[in-house]
Amino acid sequence: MASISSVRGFKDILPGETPRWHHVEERARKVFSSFGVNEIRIPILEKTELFKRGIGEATDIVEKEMYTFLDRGGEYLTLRPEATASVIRAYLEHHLYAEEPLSKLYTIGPMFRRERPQKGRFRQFHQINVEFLGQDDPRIDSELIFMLIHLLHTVGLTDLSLEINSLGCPECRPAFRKVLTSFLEDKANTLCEDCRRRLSANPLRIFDCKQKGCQEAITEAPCILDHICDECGRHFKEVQKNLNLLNTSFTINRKMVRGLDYYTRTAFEVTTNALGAQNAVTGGGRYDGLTKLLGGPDIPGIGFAIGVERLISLIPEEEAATLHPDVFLAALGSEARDFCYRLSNTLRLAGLKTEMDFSDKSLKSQMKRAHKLGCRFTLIIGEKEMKEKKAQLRNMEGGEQREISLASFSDLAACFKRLIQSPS
RNA sequence: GUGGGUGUAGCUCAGUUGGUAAGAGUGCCGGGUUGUGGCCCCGGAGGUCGAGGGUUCGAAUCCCUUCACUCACCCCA
Repeated sequence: MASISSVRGFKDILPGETPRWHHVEERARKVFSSFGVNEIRIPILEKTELFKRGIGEATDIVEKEMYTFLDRGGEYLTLRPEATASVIRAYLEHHLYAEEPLSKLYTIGPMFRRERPQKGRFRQFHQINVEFLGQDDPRIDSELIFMLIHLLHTVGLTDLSLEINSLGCPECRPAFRKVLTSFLEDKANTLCEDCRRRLSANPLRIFDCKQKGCQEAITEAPCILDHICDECGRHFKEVQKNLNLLNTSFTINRKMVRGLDYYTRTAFEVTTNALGAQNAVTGGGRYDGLTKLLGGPDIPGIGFAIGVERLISLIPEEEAATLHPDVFLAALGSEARDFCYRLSNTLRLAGLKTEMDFSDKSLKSQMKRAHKLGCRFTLIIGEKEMKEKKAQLRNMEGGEQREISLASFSDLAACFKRLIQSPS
């Protein structure tokens, strides 16, 4: 029988990697609690309609990357390709906007997009999502970005660059779009095939294209920053002022546009050069029209998504500590093994990380095992020790060994706790 | 969806113009110490050379097909 492998683009997170995941998630939760951001847990499956409306019918995600299927009830369901639409859905469905003027929410979990996998891109990947809903004060934007940068520093990242831009609003973007389209139409023959298609579908996206001809066409193209309305311009200036106030350095990337339809005004991205072609660790922006689009009242919002796999691949090795057992019990003879079997599980109840070997192996091989596991102490109990109610306690770091009395289990647990806490 | 690269031991890889080369290192198990880890030495287990077909007296090696992995494009976290 051929063995079954995992689904393409779906990765196992192995025991050697989970400490890094814990590290990231724990730090994130701690930072969020300082900033008053509360966790919300949302389903992985939603009605397909939610993403079609929320993300945009014409986006690549909706057009060709969603895992969608027909449920037995005759309804189309989709494995979520992103979290924001779901969070907004929950926010509206449970009327959270009626409870507080500002809801600060985070969620951590898997997303699904059926893309071709490559470095830093998977079909199931994980995101840390944060959404601030209820207000459009530019101080909200800057605080969210400030928190994001703080979080990235906290998990150990350096050498990041923050880029921001403003994408305008429904008042000013359509006008800019016309200006841009008419400018690019003259250069259509220098654009790549994809961008010629974008010309009518979503001309802003041409800014993202890496093709030479398109890049050249874009360098002289009008910038959205020069065409946003006064209100958007003031908002963007305030965001910058506040970032400076919070000592958060940034660069303005006049060509940054984001791929999802719902973004308005502030857009931002954090990139690194250590990730290959998929260099965005995190990205986000304001989406003031989204709640209305999803059938709710008109409530402004802003959020970001961190790619956890990409983030973890950037964490320095030493940040992810591995867990070594405190003590290994090496038993010789069946009587000693029974004794150690009871003792090991008693010590564990007392909170000591304890290991032993059940097979009838030589002391030498048990010692090797203890060493391999990185145990700090080994307690050696053989037939002789059982008779004399004593045991050999060996410190695996220095190798010194002494005899201790096999008193009650609780005494032993207390003894080990003292030893473990003492500096080596 | 499109292109490039790679598939040999658990892992990292070597295999000379097709001709006793199925190999190394590492890891695993055991021994050198009848009850003591690390360093060293010795031994052992482990592979239908991704799969299928073809050429040939003979294929890990050449050809075709297929699958997987990987990188890049598209797009995004």
